[in-house]
Amino acid sequence: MLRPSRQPYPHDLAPKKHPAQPRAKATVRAVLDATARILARDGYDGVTTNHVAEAAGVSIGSLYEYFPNKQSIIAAALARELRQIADEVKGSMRTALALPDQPRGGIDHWMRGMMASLDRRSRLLRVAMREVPFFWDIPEARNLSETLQHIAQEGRRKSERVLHFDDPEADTYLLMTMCWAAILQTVLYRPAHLSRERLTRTLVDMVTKLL
Amino acid sequence: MLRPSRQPYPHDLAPKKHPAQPRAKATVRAVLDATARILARDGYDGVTTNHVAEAAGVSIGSLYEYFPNKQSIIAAALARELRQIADEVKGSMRTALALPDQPRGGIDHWMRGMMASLDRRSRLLRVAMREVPFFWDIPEARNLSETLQHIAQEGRRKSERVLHFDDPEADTYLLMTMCWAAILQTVLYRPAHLSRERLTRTLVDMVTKLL
DNA sequence: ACTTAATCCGAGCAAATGCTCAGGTCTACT
DNA sequence: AGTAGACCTGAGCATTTGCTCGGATTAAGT
Repeated sequence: MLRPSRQPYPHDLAPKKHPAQPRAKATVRAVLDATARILARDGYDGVTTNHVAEAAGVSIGSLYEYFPNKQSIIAAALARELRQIADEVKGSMRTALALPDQPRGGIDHWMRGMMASLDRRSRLLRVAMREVPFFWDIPEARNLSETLQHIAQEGRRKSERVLHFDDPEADTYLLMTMCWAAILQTVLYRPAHLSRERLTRTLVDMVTKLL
Repeated sequence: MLRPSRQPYPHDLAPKKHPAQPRAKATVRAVLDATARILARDGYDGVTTNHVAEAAGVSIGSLYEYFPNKQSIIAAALARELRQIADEVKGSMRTALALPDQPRGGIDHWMRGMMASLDRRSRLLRVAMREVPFFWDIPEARNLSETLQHIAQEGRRKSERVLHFDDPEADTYLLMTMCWAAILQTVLYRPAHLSRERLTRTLVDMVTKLL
């Protein structure tokens, strides 16, 4: 495989040029769609530029009109998906806070919202997090973690609940991390022993008990 | 890059031949050492067979005397490390159960043991879990998860504690998963906000409170 | 109509990399 | 000493793949 440099990962993940005309926008969209599809189906090494171009129905030359290299194509495809997840998670937090039966009902609603959002993209996310070497260099990936933290902190303040330990901020961070990790674990890696429903209920129980 | 088949990942991760003579054992050891070193330093794509052979001080031909392909070399190197981690974690569980001040003291000791074991290999593990596509096809990787579960279940029984929810088995699984995930998160991905010590204490607090 | 820029095309180059193979060297055993 | 087999060597093949580049085509502006 041709590597552009000796550096392990390129920091050149940004697109190259903005598509101006509608024709060009359609091209870029087709490329990102194809990339996401191939990535989910064939894994990281299954993504070759020629293959992507063919699947998108455009020529190789067109890819490199808008992206400086292969990594930036994959990064753009993932970034788009991650932005959607962040929006969906924010949305379910908003409705969760408006619910009666706080905090239990809110937590329940939010958990299910997050799981649904991840579940819809489980194959893609699994590959992204397990195989894409520069995944955490994608700004949207870092953002998602931060966003989750912000939402959690905000939720804690609004619901006027505190964990029963020392530092509410650190406790919330940790609890959020743990919940997120548990959800990822079950949604992405599908353990045989534990059903989705059972996980959700237990998780809600735990968090409620700790609040 | 030459891929042996269209299948996403090879199940051909097993070594090919056992080294019989001491000279050969040294060769294999040198190969595994070099592989782990390069993997940790340069990432998955930095591992090339020629490079590994050179770094190990043996010729390419010798690699393929004992391993059928590149993946099996990486798998063997990681398997060796994972076996050590499993042993260390088991060890710290044994001493943890012998401690006074249960369950708090035991949990504290065990947590610290796990973190130390992971910390010693953090770079390698980070690459392994983030980039190696067949990581979870390595039997030792699956085993480690199972081992953790077994140890946790055993610890729960021995300490005669139960979580306060429905099904002790599922609750323990979930709690173990969450703790493990939180530890991995902090050891491997080094969040700036939260110190190692603070995480450990809070984690022990939480688990103690839930028991 | 003319110009300029945006967009698209795709054959093919340059480089990397997994792995083979024909033959050499060392060890164990009779 | 002789032999079988374990072990090692490394030049080079076969293949893959990221990406360039010269030029065609289409759209926008005047």
